[in-house]
This record gives sequence, C-alpha cells and structure tokens, in this order.
Amino acid sequence: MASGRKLTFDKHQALEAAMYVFWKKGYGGASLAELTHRMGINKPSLYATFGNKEALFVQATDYYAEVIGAKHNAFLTQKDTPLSMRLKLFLTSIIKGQCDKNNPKGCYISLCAAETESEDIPQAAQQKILEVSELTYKALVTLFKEDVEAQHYKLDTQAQHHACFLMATIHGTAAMARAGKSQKALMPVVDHAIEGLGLAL
Amino acid sequence: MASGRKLTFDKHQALEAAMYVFWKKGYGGASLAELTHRMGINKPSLYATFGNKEALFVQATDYYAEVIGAKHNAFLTQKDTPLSMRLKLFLTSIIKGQCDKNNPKGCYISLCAAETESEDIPQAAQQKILEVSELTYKALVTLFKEDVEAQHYKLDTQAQHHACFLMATIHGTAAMARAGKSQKALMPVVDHAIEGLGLAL
DNA sequence: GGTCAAATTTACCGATCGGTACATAATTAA
DNA sequence: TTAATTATGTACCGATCGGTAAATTTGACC
Repeated sequence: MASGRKLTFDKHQALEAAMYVFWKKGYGGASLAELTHRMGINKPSLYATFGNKEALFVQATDYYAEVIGAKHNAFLTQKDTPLSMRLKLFLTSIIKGQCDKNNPKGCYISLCAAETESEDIPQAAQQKILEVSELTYKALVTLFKEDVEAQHYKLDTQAQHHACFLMATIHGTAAMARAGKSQKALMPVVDHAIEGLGLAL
Repeated sequence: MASGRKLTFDKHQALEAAMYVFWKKGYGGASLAELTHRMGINKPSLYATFGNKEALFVQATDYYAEVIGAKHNAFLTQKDTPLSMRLKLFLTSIIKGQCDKNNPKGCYISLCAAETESEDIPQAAQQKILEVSELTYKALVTLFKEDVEAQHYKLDTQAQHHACFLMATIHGTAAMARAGKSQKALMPVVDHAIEGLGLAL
C-alpha cells in the first residue's frame, strides 16, 4: 500500500499544461520557471513526479501525439467517405488546429523538430520528436498503399512521394500559422495540395 | 578623418559568421559566447561594431535576404525559360540550399519566424523577420499577376492563393530538411507542387 | 615624438538557467 | 500516539545568459 502525503495536483492536468508550454516555446525556450508556473506546481514536485525537464518533455510529446495528432489522423480512415474528402477533412482539421487562437500557433512537432539541428536538445527528447513526427508520415504511406481508392488512382506506386508532399504541406502551413497567417488565408493550400496529388474535388 | 586603432577583423566576414549562427540556432538559441567565437571577436568589439544582439540579428537577417534569398528569387524571372521550368528551378534551388551540408539545415527565415509566437524575441528582430519573409511571397504574387505565361494559364486570378501554396511548400521542405530529410527525399515535392498549380512539366 | 581617438583584452555585473538540499507538512501503518 | 513515508515550500547551488566598466594596446595626425 502507498503511504505518505498525497499529490495536491492532477498529474494529467499538469502534463497537459506542460505540453502547451513546450508547444509555445519549444524545448529550449521553455524555462522551468514558466513550466512550474503554468503547471501550478514547484520544482521539487516536478522533479519528483516527472523526473527532469527532458523526461517531462518526452511525456508531454507522447501526450500531444495521443491527444492532438491522433485526432487529425482519424479522418484518414473515416468510413463511407471518398479519399479526396478524407484528405480534405484531414488537412482542414490540421490547419484549424494550427490557427486556433486557443492553442499556441503552429505545430508542436514541427517546432521542436526544428531544434534538432540546433544541437542544444538532449538525445532522448530528440529521439522522441523524430519518432512522433514519423507517425503521420507512416499513416499516409499506409493509406496510399492500401486504400482501394488510392490504388484506383495509382497513388500506391509512389506512396512515399505523395506522403512526403503532404507532410511538407502540413509543416508548411504550420510554419505560416506560427508566423501569424490566419486559417482563412491558409485554406486555399488544401485544395492545391489535393490537386497536387492528381485528385479532383 | 577617422583616427584611432583599426578594426582587426573584416566586418562583412564577421556578419556572415553571425548569420550562420542565427541560421543554425535561431535568435534565442544563439548565445553571445557562440556568436563571438564564430565571428572571431570578443563581446566589446561586437557591441561597438554592431550595437547589441538584436541589432546584429537585424543586420544578419538583411544579409541573408540579400545574399541567399535573392539568389533563389532570381530564377523566377530568368529570361527565355517557360514558367513551369522557372518554378522548378526556383524550388529546386531552395531545396538544395535547405539540404546543403555546408549550411545549417533548413531555412533561416522559417526558423526565426517560428520564434515570433514564443514572445521571447525583441520587437525589432521580429519585425525584420516578418518583413524579409514577405519578400519571396510578394515576388511570387507579382509573378503570377504580371507574367504573360501565368496569365495564359489563368494563374493571375488567384495569385495570392497560388503564392501562399508555394510559400507553404517552401516552409514545409525547410522544416523537413531541418529534421534531417535529404535533398533526394524532398525533390518529389517539387513536381507535386507544380502540378498543384495546374501546370504540367 | 607626443597626443588623442578608437579597438582591444580582461574582468566583472545582475538576472536567469536547470537542478537540488533541507526542513516542514500531510498521510498511512503500527 | 508514534514511526515511517511521501509531498511541499524555501532557499540555495554552479553555470550561463546578455551586457558593460576600466585599463591597455594600436594607429593617425600634428
């Protein structure tokens, strides 16, 4: 049985708060002062519960992938929906999230992946970011290879190329959303991207 | 006449070195220690010559726009070249630069623009980044509106949409290059993007 | 050669960085 | 009630952050 004083905060709630801080500031830009403030706890509690900044980042990144990323990817396999419409819903959902004024602008993964090249991010954090950034790519490759409609349009032959193109589109709108572009301004990108695949709407 | 001791370093050379540091680390991630080390000078010399970190960043960003950015944009107006080919040369040149192993991976502007949302970047630096990031966008809008071939393909009617789509493509490949994707892996994006505009190769 | 102006080096400033030692408060088991 | 266990608040650690004061070189002009 566990004895001793109980936690005075909700662990998931604190992790979510940490996720929003990393989403806004990246790994290096997120200070322990801001993290503890937004999480509503102090440093010793953070270290006792989550380990250290690096371990907290890994857990926050997993949380992001499970809660935010998976929500968008679900559109790719929505039943009774044409492929072009599934892709449109998928891209629109992503852009909406990137421009939502209730969230930090842009994409958590895209932002933190940029810190890879800076070399001032710990190994485990870097590996987790690369791992999570592959999830959507792999989902797209699988879609283009195995979806019957995709096969009909011959998108299965160069599935990696098509997935790479859509990933570039997603990362691109993320960068522009972070720089201040509105959802309305970015929506035309969706139709162009789908046309770039050779699919009509 | 200016009297007194002469500078022991080349001002342009030092500015170029600073540009590469910001390109690799962003504004917040670039420390004065690394800047002075790579520039080959010490802090008082930096402050006497360039002002402070913020002023140095503004000058380095202008330098990037003039030297790197302008080089890519030149392909857009190359004489005796079909529009689709000019766009292909333009995009290829950009991706090559983003993946060049002699440079920091990705795009200087795209990286530093991401720091805008972080709020830990001074006003003047933020404004300069936004200003420079509009240069390519405006060049593309002008191209689609005024180029006779673009008009023939009816690209002048929604020039902003098409320019926005290409900007997203550029920022997207920048993010992926920074995360480690090779030039070879990103090249398929070029053809998809041009097809997204409704142009054949 | 002497004088003044400008650039260099060295050393330091207060603030903040990630991380922790320590004492205190709260909870359960005995 | 007491002992053992766990969480909390405070106060601190060495390192690094951007920025600067002061003393020392170097050079151009008279």
